[in-house]
Amino acid sequence: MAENTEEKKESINFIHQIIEEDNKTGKFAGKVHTRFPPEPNGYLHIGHAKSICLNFGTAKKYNGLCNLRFDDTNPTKESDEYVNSIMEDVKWLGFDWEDRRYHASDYFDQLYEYAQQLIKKGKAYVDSLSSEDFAKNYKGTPTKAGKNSPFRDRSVEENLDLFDRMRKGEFPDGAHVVRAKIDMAHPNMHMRDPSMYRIKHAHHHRTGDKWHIYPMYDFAHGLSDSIEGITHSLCTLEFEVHRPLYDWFIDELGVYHPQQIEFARLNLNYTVMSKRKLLELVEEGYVDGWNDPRLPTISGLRRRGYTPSSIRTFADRIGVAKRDNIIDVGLLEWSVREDLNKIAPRKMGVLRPLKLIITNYPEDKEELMDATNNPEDPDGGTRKVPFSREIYIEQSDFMEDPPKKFFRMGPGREVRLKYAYIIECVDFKKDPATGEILEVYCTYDPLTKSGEDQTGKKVKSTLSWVSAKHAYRTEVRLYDRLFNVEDPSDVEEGEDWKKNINPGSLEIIEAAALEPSLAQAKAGVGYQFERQGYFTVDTKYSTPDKLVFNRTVTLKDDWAKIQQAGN
RNA sequence: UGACCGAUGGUGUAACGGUAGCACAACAGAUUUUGGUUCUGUUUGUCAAGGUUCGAAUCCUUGUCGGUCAACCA
Repeated sequence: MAENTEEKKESINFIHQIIEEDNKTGKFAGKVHTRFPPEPNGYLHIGHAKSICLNFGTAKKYNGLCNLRFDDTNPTKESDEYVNSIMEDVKWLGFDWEDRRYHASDYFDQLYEYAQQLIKKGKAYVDSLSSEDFAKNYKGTPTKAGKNSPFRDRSVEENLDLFDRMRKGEFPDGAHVVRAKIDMAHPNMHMRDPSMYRIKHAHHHRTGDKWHIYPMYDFAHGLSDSIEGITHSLCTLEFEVHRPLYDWFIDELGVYHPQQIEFARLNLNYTVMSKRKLLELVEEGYVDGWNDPRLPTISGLRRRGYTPSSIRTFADRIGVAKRDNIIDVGLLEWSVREDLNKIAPRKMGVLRPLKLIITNYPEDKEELMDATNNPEDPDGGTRKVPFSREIYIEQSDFMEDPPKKFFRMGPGREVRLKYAYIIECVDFKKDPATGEILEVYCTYDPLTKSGEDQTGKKVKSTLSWVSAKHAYRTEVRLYDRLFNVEDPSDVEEGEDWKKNINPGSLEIIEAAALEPSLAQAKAGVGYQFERQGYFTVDTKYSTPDKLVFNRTVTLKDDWAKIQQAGN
């Protein structure tokens, strides 16, 4: 056998390389078990989608499992609302955690025991310094060593007693904290006696009022991975400096040791991704809720018309590495076009209608034209579209004085109406005051009917159209990027990043003219309005008698590029 | 003046000491009853300086630039 029969070796990311190496050496006995560990304190965004695809995708690729685990260690910020939205989003993206939905709060008893063990070992202590005092006078700075808390050498008995009374709720918030006893001079700030438990008299959305103390993320997270038997804990770069701490807890406790691997988080231009900024946009009303179609949230992308498949493709294309990156939002748009092009039913829709009257077409005549549902799908079939004397075309498809490169309609020009006839422009009506074109008059050539044309006539352009009297007049919403600049957060000291918001990011068209069949459009389906873009039924503002359409993304537009180049 | 991480075309991402490849973008052309799709072609890159080697994007040294870290947040 020739071994070099074009066996293209698949290029794999550095995490999969590590996994394959581990599988070779038997480090985890060939097992791969990952997890997606969100905090239920906000909605998921496209950056989370990268992590979800990585974790679930990796498990699938290596015949392993992936858990969904909520890191719910801060009851004052977390809620079931977020738990539910996160589950909905993960499911919608196409992933399944089966029966492995866990919560860090499931492990609170175990974690409490672990903390007791560390205290008994002399590796943890109860500190009674206030957080401000500790930060200001003991923690030190990255370039300056810290110093020991005066409570650092409390006896094991006293520590255990205090910890127990913390648990029982005997102290007010902030009175004490449990710290790991590591090294106040450590060059890694996270190793300078980090806190493990704090007092919080707060109701937890799952454990109720059972606890008056809650573990810190840094204490809970790595140990939760350990408890779940995670082999490869994939997380973002900023946790790299936390890894020595997670390892310290695990090694001091002598428990199972997962391997943490850090990768660079996703950054997208022309948008913001931080939970804080997203929250600000939502709460201050700059956008229409967490699922505003302009937001990079999963729910926003869903409402906008993005498909799960397109987001998975996107995650695949951007890759996984350790260097900082800013992905061009154009790649996300490419991903959804690529998907929708293959599956979206074609329709005709005129966004900004301009009436066109075919003067030699009988007043009361109507024809049903055969239209292809999807040229990319041989089995897609055809449909009938009504045609009549008065139709709408796109305003931008007519120019009174067209330049040479403009192929569409103009005085004296001939174009084809898709699925119908070749027409010639004989006249037009203009508002003398505004210069606005009001109506266009044409004649048609009956011998050029689509599918029956024997004339051999050639035209440079084909226009989409909608019969005026049959049109489904309804609302269409056009979206543009939410920000005018690539990096909205990059503002001068004291300036508000929200000044970069694009005031034209939402354009509402009250009465577009759509092909009548669109009145029966179904939610969740992406339609292509030919020569315009992909549109989907909005799930928030549509009513049975008035559907509202969202534009997911425009089609690629070479003419727009030519126009721009001309300016 | 601390610790850790990173640096490959415009943007991402491969190449694991042996011809710098792929995707997106851009540009040119072909096809097209969507200025869409598809197809063909083209342009553009190893942060810098030394060193090791027959041979360096890859190994070593130094430098430069960028990121992360000082919550009783995650």
